This record gives sequence, C-alpha cells and structure tokens, in this order.
Amino acid sequence: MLRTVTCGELALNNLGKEVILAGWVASRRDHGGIIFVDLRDRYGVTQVVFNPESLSPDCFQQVSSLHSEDVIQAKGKVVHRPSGTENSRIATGEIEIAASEIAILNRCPSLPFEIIEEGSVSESVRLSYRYLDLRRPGMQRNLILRHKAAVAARNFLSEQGFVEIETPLLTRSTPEGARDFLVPSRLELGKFYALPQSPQLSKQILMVAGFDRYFQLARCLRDEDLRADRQPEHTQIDLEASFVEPEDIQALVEELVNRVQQAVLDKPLDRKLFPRITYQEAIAAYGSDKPDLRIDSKIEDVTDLFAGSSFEIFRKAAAEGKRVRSLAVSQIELSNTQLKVYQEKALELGAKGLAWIKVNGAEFTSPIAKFISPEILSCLAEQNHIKQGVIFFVADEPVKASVILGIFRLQLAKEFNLISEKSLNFLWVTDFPLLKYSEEEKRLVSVHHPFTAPRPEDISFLDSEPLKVRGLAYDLVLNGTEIGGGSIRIHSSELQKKVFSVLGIPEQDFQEQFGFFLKALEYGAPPHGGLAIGFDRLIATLLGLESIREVIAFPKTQKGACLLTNAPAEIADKQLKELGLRLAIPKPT
RNA sequence: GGGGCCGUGGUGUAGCGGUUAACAUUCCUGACUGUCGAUCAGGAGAUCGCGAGUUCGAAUCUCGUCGGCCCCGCCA
Repeated sequence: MLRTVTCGELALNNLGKEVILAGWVASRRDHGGIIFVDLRDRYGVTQVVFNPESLSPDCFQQVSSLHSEDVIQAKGKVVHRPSGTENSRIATGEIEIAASEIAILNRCPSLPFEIIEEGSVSESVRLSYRYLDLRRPGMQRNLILRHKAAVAARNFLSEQGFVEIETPLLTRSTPEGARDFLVPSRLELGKFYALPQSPQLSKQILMVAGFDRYFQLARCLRDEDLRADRQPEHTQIDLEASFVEPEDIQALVEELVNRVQQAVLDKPLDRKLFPRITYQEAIAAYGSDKPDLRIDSKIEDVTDLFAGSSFEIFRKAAAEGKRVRSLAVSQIELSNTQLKVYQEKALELGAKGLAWIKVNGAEFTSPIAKFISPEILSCLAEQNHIKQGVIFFVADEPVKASVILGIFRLQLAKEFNLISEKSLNFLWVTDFPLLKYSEEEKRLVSVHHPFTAPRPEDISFLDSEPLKVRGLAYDLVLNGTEIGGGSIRIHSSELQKKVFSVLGIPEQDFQEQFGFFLKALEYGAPPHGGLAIGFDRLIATLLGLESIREVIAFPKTQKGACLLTNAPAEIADKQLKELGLRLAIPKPT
C-alpha cells in the first residue's frame, strides 16, 4: 500500500504514530520557512507540516513546487497541533503530520475550476471535466449516499426473500411505450436489438419461472427528450412478486422507501405519510394524477352554491351539467394586473374564463360579488377554508375545470413560496383508468402499459365502455413527482390477448411481437404484480436536488450528449459496412 | 417540433451604442517559520461563442448559427 492511513481518520489517540498518507493537495500555504499542505482524499483532510529543519533540502524543494491537486505521498509523525492553532472545522483539526519525507506521485496542471469551492461553475464546464467535478465534496457526498441507498435497498429486498436477477440489455423492440434505442445485429444483417425501456416482460417471465420474488437495480433506456428529472438511461429499483395483491406490494415498498430514506437521511419515515387516494379523487381535488400534498389548497366543487345564485354564467353552466370548481389560496395578495395574467393563462389552457374573489375576513372583493348573496359568499369562503386570500373559479367539464385549477395551484405555490422544501410527502394514487384515447394515434392506448390487469369487476366493460375500466395500478408519488409505478399484471393469456385487441393491435401483430410472452403465460403463469421505483429521482428528491444529473456520475446534456467523451460520435465506414448499414443523411463534417 | 433564459481572461461575474473592456478568484514572480479560502508586493491572461447585417462607430441593436439550462409536446 502507498498509504497506511486515510486523510480523515487521524485524531489525538494516534499521537506519536508514524504514518504514510497519500492524496491530493487541497491547498499549500507557504510561509517561506514552514509550509502547510492540506492533503485530501474522500475520507477527509489532514494538515501536513513541512519544516525545513526536519526535511532534506531536496525534499523541501519538492514541497515548494507543489500545486493544487498534485498527488503526493507524505510520511511523518502524528503530533498535537500547538495550542491555539487547532482547526475545529475539520475532523482531524486537533492533530497534524510532522512530515519527514514526501514523494510526488503525479502532477496536475492548473485547474479549470476549484475543487474546494462549492457552487458556481457552469454545468457544461463541470460535465466536460466531470472527473474534477466528481472530486468535489458535493458530488462525492451525492454518489456515496446513492450507494448507501442502493445497499439498503438490496439488503432489505434480499432479507424479504427477493432474488436479484439480471435481465438482458439486448432485447427485442416492441411497440407501445417510449421510443427504443436500437442496436444493429452483425450476425443477422438488417435485424436489430432494442435496449430495454424496462425489464417488464423479463420479470414477468421470471414469475412464470417460479422465482416468486425478483428484484433488480435495472438500467432503463428510453430514446425520448431529456428534462431535469429525465435522462436517456436511468436506474429503477425494479421488483415483482407472485401471489400478491396491491396492498402487499404497497406495504413492501413503503418499508423499502423507509429503509432507503434511513440510509440517506439517517432518519425513518413517518408511516402516516402514505395516504392513498384514487385517481378520480386526485384529479378532482388536485387537478393532477401526481398531486403535491405539501400545498394545503384543495379544489372544491361549488356548483350547488352557484346553482341558486344570480350569476348567470355559472348558473347556466351548472344547468348544462358542467361543474363550477374553486381553488382557494390563503395568505396571498394579488393585484388586478396579476389576476389578469392568470385569467389570460386560463384562456390559453382552454377555459372559458376565470373568476376570482378576494377574501379578507367577511369582506369580499370581486367583479362577480354583486351577483352573489352574502350568505353564499360566506359559504364559499367556508367550504374553501379561507379567511384571507383569493378564491379562483372555473366552470367547465369537471376534469378540465380541476386540471386548470390544478395548474394554478402549483404555479401559485411556487410563486408565493408556499411549499416547505424540507418535508417529504409520499402518497399512493390508485385505481387508474386502464385505457385512454390517443388523439394522435386515433385509438385506445394503455395508461400504464398493456400488461396491467383490469379490476376484475370492470373486465366486462372492456368491449362496451373501455374508458371506464380501472386498472389494478398504483403510483407512488413524492412531493408532486411520480417516483414509482406498479400494478398487478395480467396472468391469463386469454385476457392479455383481449387487452391487445381492445388496444386495436391486430392479432397477427401481437402474435408476432408478443407471441413468446403469450405462450409463456399459458404455461402456468401465477398471479403476480410488482412495481418500479425511479431510483435517481428518489435519491435526488431525498437530497433536495433539482436535477437527477446531480446523483448520476456521467449524465447526458439536454441534447443527449456526453461532454466528457463527446458521445454520440460518428463511426467508421468499416463499422457501418460490417452492419450492413448506410446513412440516409449527409455525413456530418 | 415549439416557447423562454444564458454565452465577456482558466473560472464566476460587471459593463448593454463611443470604456485603456471592470471586479473577484485562479495562474506566474518575489517576500514571509503557525497558517488553514494564509497574508503582502508585483505581473500575466479576453480579437466579448461563431457568422452576417444595421451604424461614422457594436461586447452592447437585428437576423442566423452553434452550445448549455428550464419548460410544452414526447416520456406505456
């Protein structure tokens, strides 16, 4: 070993010990005679003192030439720092190393940015020199905590009898879902593998195989546009179990998340933080299928109150079967100009209009107040639990009205800083519809994926009223972000074929694309279900980070580029030829 | 595919029609034996992302382009 101790472990109980340290020069303070070097590795920082009296002139010359981030090895004795010169800000601050020898293991040129200082370096520079960026304390902490979370998840699932099984990265392309990344086959020219969007079919087949509890920290690859919380490759804690009901998976995942949080934040979850609401309730009350419950406001239905008012627009809407929905935001003040901006935004979102009432105790200010009796005004305030602030109203189809108010709910919370950043708010959203109509494709598509089981009592509606069929699906939502999604799967080949045909996929097509899977289901597939957690998102949220790039060692930019390696890159003509490919676009210069 | 913000010494910023392009830090040289973001003195380092246009004159205004970020679409 080139070292006997790390830079973070020495303390007063090591006094007098001869040690060898190795690490990076974090800083050098040259006093002409005596020279201090802060030596850093991922465990900490130790001050090494080079005194010309106890060092050969040759060695001292080398110390004088040190620069930031040079890699050195220092030999010396652990000594007590002179009284008054202790540094309480570092763990090793009571001791220092009186150096007797130094070896320079490697040099470092002047840096594009400082390693010590946190913050303000543009992200593109950070990514170009990711090895230096990762050397900084913030990224070291993020990746180490990510590792601890992964260990905690593995240990917990293993304790619960789950078996970690790897599934292929080279698999076949299937329709439905995200765009696939494709890999050309050399052995069968003209054919392609696809990289998996998730190990969905593999893990279901493992259930058929009798591995009744499977998990994997799985890479998932999707060729779609990037966002702060989306990378072309991300990691899921993917799990699946046989003979389970939704509640079994949910209880397991709650404990899993608890363990992960314990590992990352060193404090357990409050189990009361896992309410369950149905998709219908979520849309109605929050205008979203992933509501952020850190925000107090809830959307109310006030149609009945307006039904008896003389406010013609809402009364008429109510008579036509539309709903009047309201959103109250307490403790805010909005000028008429600001309100106008929201009204315009409502129109952009397709609302017929946006009404508002400013509330201040028993005082109501609004252009529509004169149409509403004082009794109804106070009922509105009471139903919306508001004493001071603003109530917004939208009259429309129920879902549309709620969705628009839901967008305002998020925007106002952000604008007025109504979200407490520290809190972690988990919930389950259940009973998603199985299917939705896609305007783009002019057919029904799955809300989750085509393998989600319909609720048994709704199966009979698959032909007659497919949009009414609910799935046995459940999403785990954290602070307004979907961090996990799962379901009970279809285990009957017949029902699976039925769902494919409801999706409008011709039998010939699904037999060709999913025939292997339908066949597997026939051979004694057990009832099964599972879930996948977006691991990057979970860690980023637990750490209070805006972007998952902060918890990924080598992320891509928004254009999908790696600034470190310059991937993606052109390939040699020879490689194309070997694969039987020819570019249909001009060669980039 | 669309909308928005940003691009000025190595790094982070200021300047927003005429400046010797400013400040901090890094870097280089020198001084200094108890510092710890060492200090002090001196110095170097920028054709203002790139291209075109407007103008007597462009870092500054306009258009295009490249790159980064945020968002919509997309992400079962």
